[in-house]
Amino acid sequence: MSITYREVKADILRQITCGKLPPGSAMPNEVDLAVSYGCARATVNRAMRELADDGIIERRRKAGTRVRLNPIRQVRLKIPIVREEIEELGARYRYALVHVQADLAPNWLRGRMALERDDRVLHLTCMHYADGAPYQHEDRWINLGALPEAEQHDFSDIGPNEWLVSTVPFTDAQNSFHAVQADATIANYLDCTEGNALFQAERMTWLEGQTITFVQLTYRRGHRVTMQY
Amino acid sequence: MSITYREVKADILRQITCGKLPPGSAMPNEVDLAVSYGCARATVNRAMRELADDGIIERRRKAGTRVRLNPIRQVRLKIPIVREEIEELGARYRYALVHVQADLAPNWLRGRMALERDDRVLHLTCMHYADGAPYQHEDRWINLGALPEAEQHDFSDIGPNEWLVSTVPFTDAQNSFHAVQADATIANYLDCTEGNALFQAERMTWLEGQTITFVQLTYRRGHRVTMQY
DNA sequence: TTATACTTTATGTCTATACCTTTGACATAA
DNA sequence: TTATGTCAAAGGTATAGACATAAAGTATAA
Repeated sequence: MSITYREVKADILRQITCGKLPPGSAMPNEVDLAVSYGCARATVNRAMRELADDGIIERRRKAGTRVRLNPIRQVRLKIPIVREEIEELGARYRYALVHVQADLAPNWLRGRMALERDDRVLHLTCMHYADGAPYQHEDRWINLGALPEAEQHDFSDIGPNEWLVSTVPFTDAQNSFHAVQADATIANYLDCTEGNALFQAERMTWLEGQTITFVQLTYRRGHRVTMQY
Repeated sequence: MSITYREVKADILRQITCGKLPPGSAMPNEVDLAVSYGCARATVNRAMRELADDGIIERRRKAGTRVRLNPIRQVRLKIPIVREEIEELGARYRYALVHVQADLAPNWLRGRMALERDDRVLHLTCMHYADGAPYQHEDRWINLGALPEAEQHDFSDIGPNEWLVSTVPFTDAQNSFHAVQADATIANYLDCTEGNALFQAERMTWLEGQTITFVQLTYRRGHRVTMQY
């Protein structure tokens, strides 16, 4: 068996980490590398493409390939479904629908979701528990103009998140993470003290330009989002 | 010109989003797809490989390819260097070294960094400003056993983060995000009120099994980390 | 001097073919 | 019934060769 693209990739990476290919240095072109590794250019190409994808090297046609000065450090962050997140912790998941109401979108939301004055939204408030203890508070708005069937749907057994991912096949999304201070309401739901620092995720999703949903997910005290690479 | 792997990918994605290929459904095999698109199998393979990589479909040898029931939603999160982060905001960057001290690792850190009883660490405290206003507080420990040259280095002009990325390649890193309440010291540095909720990132990096550095980055009030997909 | 066109070169991608590897399914033996 | 063995299907990857495309560099024209 001949050399694999994984071996080529690993070898190049080793040369970079051990300093043989310092940051900023130009690398041989694909043809030369293929000759020196004794493999086809496509094999080298795949190895190099993945390295470029990982932010380790930088490739430009005609100019060639060089090791990035400041390698782009990037991680893949999996956006989980709460139930799966809790079950992966080995805890029992429980869901509770706190409140549902369909109404005209409030002003602040109209702006964020780019809605018209008379657009209606479904406002849902839910709680997610891990082994009986509050885990996440979900405050969600669904654009009824884009997803009218949401109004008829019964969210008392499965959460809107799970319903949405299985109903609306694929969307664009924007996520953001930040810290908030617990107000009296949230403190009550999440069983913490008013003023506690809580981790909050906000997510807005679109389907072909149309805003589908906006959600604020507030986590229990001490929650961490962890990533490896 | 014949069909590209991008077109194949886009077409398959379109069929998934429009419901023609519902979640859980099996897809034709690569050979058949190649015939129907009138292209080589390698072209279909690349399109499918990327879709699998994006978490849209699931592939298994012999069993074939199917559309994932719950598509894995994932984002790429770029871990920026503070200076670049601030300059991309269009603000002027300023760095200040607050404190440096080399000493034995405190107990709590020994545990986290997996150090021995007599290992020494370099403790650095720095501030990063955007247009003169506090932006990020950096509290960093560098393992002097792994990186003795850090002790001699002068961090008064460039921050340890930038020095590290250009000096030590690393092989593994762990990142985590969470919310903290500002204590009196941090509140002072970040010009906020004690008790305010602040966004904090923690990062630990290793080089071939050896812990290099552990850092806590505390951001100014209201900081958000945003991701698209 | 400056703008434009051309040449060259490295990467990007496709084709067609081949062999490897994994694994579901079925058959067979204990 | 249960463990084990075998086969075949599907994806995984390698190869050689070809052409496409972007862009740095050079030559040429205004």
